Amino acid sequence: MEEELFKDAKTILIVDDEQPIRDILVYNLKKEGYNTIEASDGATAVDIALEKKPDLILLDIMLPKLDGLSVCKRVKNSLNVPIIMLTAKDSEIDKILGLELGADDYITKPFSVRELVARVKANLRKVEVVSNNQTGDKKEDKRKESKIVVGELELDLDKFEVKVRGEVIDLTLREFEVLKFLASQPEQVVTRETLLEKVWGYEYYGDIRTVDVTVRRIREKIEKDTSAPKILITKRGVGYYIADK
Amino acid sequence: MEEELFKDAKTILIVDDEQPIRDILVYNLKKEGYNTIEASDGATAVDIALEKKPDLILLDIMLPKLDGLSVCKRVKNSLNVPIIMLTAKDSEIDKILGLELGADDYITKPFSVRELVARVKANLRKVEVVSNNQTGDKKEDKRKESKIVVGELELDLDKFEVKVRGEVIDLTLREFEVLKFLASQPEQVVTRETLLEKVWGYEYYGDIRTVDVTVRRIREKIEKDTSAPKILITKRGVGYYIADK
DNA sequence: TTTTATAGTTATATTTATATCACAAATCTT
DNA sequence: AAGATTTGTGATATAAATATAACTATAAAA
Repeated sequence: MEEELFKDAKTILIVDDEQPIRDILVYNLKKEGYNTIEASDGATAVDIALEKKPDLILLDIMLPKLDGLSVCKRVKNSLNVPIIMLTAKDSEIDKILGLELGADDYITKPFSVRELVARVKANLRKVEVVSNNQTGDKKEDKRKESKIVVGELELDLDKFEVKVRGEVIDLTLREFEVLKFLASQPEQVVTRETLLEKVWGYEYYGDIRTVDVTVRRIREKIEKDTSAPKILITKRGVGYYIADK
Repeated sequence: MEEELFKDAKTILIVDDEQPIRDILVYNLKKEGYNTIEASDGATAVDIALEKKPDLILLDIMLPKLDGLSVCKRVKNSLNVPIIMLTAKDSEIDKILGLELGADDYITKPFSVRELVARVKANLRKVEVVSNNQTGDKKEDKRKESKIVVGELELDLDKFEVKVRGEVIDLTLREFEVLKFLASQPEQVVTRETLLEKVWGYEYYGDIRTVDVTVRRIREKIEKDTSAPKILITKRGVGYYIADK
């Protein structure tokens, strides 16, 4: 890989388990004049990062061996390198922001190459600026709403806990995420496709009926009468929504 | 989500010399609501692409007359259309990326149909994102008009809900779409043919009187006196329209 | 390891929407 | 007014969408 490292070019470490994605990133970043190194799993990524000390890291969250969040934490622990997280699901964004990982930026898939390159440049620039003026960059307020209350529903996003009519209900993670997505925009009808993309992730190629089944399981837990749902409602021909009252 | 508002379907050009493969692709993409055109050799593919300007191209590498790589290059030269390369061998991947073809994505055979469809969607979406950002990278500019108000009618496009004189009316999806189409251009008389094309879809071969029946069912729900409609009016010999009042 | 929980898939049942048709009513033409 | 044309209406068969149940694979826990 050492064959054509440009002299002054910045080096970017690309971490993703999917070869096509890596290829596209490599191709486009090279075209922009950057050097690239690749890793396809989390453990390797940490090793390479510590050894090669890249100028920036593009880091997918879903990784074999060691997930992106852990990689981020470990690397940030010993290196001061900008990290841009790549994520396919909305629910992962919360993790990036919620846990204090120190990730500098994130970008959701599918991303346009143009946008990604722009972010890379911006983050590299930030480093230069910071190293020039040591004024501790003001931390952005990443406090997010930690509770959602809609009608008889009450979601505690920190505790991953749901209450219906005051009573604690035990949902699985997947069920919780679906309910959360719907409850965060009550009365808004959401298609199965949107749910698949936002909750399961755009890289998920599963059956769309999976959504129905998950909805049914949620209903069994939160509705009094499953055959006449009052909270999680079907909009026939479109999708599902949470009733406001 | 926006997947099939008024069915202005995207067109996909499928280029492969093997008929069975084309058939499978056509069948599945049609099922997803896309239009398809086919080409079985490279030279034809270029011609068709330039003439029909498809929204996306699925392009096999191994082709008679003109190979996929050359097709890609030529098309990209004059059109800004996403191209997904289909390849049977890993070794071909290098070619796709190595040459400056500008292919957007590739997928190796044998591929799952689900995955391919998902890739198609993702790549089409990417285009939309980019063309939205073309302006000035406005954040949530996609806030579309979510309400239509005409006279006593009130359509909430997010909730798929209709109110008449303040009261919520329960419409089926088909009824809602007809009403929405009419209400989005009040006082404008719309022919049955136009409604069939825009709401039912241009590929619909059904009876034109179907429109009448749907209109009638809408009237039953929104008009005080069905025999003297005040909202959804018939223009005899032409079609229907929504009175502005 | 065995056991248990979770999630995805598939097949079938059930519910709901809607296209079509036949005829009635209204409107237009001459 | 008679006939022709267009639109309205009710019934019904069919198609489509959704719910449900059962099964399977996989991951997590014990």
